[in-house]
Amino acid sequence: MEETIKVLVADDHTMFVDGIDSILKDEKDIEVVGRCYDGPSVIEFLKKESADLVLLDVNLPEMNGIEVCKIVNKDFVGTKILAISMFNEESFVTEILNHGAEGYILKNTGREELLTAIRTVNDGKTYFSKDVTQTIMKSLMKSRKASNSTKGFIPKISRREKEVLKLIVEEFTTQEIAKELFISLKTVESHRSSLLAKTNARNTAGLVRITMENKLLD
Amino acid sequence: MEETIKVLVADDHTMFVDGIDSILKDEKDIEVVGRCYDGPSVIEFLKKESADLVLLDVNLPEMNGIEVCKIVNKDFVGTKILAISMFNEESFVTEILNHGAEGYILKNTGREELLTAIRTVNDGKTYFSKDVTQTIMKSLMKSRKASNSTKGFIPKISRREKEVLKLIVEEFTTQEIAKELFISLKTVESHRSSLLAKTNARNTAGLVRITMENKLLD
DNA sequence: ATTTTATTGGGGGAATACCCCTAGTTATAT
DNA sequence: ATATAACTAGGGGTATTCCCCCAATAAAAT
Repeated sequence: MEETIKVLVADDHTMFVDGIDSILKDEKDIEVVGRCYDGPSVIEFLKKESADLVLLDVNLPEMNGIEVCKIVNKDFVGTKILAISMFNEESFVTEILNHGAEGYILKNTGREELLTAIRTVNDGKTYFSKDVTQTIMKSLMKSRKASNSTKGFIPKISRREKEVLKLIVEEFTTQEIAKELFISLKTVESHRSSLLAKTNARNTAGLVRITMENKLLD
Repeated sequence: MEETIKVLVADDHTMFVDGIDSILKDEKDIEVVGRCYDGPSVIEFLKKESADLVLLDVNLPEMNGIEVCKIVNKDFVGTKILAISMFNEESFVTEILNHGAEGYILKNTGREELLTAIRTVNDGKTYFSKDVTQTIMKSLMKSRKASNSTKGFIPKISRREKEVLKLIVEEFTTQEIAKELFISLKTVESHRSSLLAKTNARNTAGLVRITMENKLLD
């Protein structure tokens, strides 16, 4: 390949974009064709001009990296995605890779590794930082464990149950909940049982803890 | 001031350091004298060479920015601190400012603002990004509200009460707690009342919620 | 030295939560 | 169309929590 790799940099941190810029400008085979500071801008840019590769921050304002990734993969087939993030977090890594990113590197990646990553992904291969590879391995191990062990998994909580649960957490008693929701005391008790069963809690204390830990009310 | 400002850059994200470097190298009055990728290195560097200003990432590995800030202020009086972070989080901002940082800027700060911040802090003044100023204001408002209103304030929970509380959150019943701690059922009930009173909760559900919200068990 | 707080424990009772069972009606999904 | 899940509700009983009252001893703070 004698042509230059056209790179679009998408990150809301100005300094960061400047840093990448200064690294890439010395490379003859790489050309930064644009800079975006939020998700929608990436899409707008690609509608007008083409790019071979998007250096995409996972955490973008307006529209996050995962959303951007989906759209780019659907509407701009020729454009590859190299995800880039501060965080070596399992959830980020797995999600964006499942949505079509070809590589994932961390922001503490050095100059040489960045260049390698860009060239590798542009060649149609995948590239992960060493740390990221480890994270991916870990998450694979976990998902096997989690599917085997019962703990951690919480069945879907219905709309009505969620209403009851919200009031429980707000210190309403069963009687008060019944009045608030215009239903029988027995019905509320019924919902409470279901909640205990679904969360695998022994009592209200556990129910509330699990609710908070798993953010069931969001 | 005709002398150059000697800047030490401390951030574990290589690209970031490169970015800052490339911005500062064009400035005649600013010279990057060192780069550090973790907390202890900053201290080591300052023991050997001097610096006028440390561009210090709040979230550093090994030893975080706040710790570094404390030490620099105590042992290297001539060296100013300009804190720099991804996050415009109240807790970070207030804490590092309370430990002697002269300025706080975000990583989405542009080239011009970075230069202004460095020169301002080097002149012995303080510098905050616009967004950071707002955050500081908000936190001041909050602290007034919190101290005025009764809600939110939780009296100190004793050692024994904390033990009981921990077991409550772990779904132990009063009987089980009594056995676990080798005390009477009545004593546990007594502790439970105190906990409800101190947290101002109506029942166990509220007690657990407040415990989690305020991280009373940490 | 004296007050306050923590820790311990009790009697008795009312309110609440939890458990077992069943069961009709209504959405929702396959 | 026909399961599947959700929402509703009851009877009856036990377990647990929460409330009032009280009080001794030990530790910590003023």
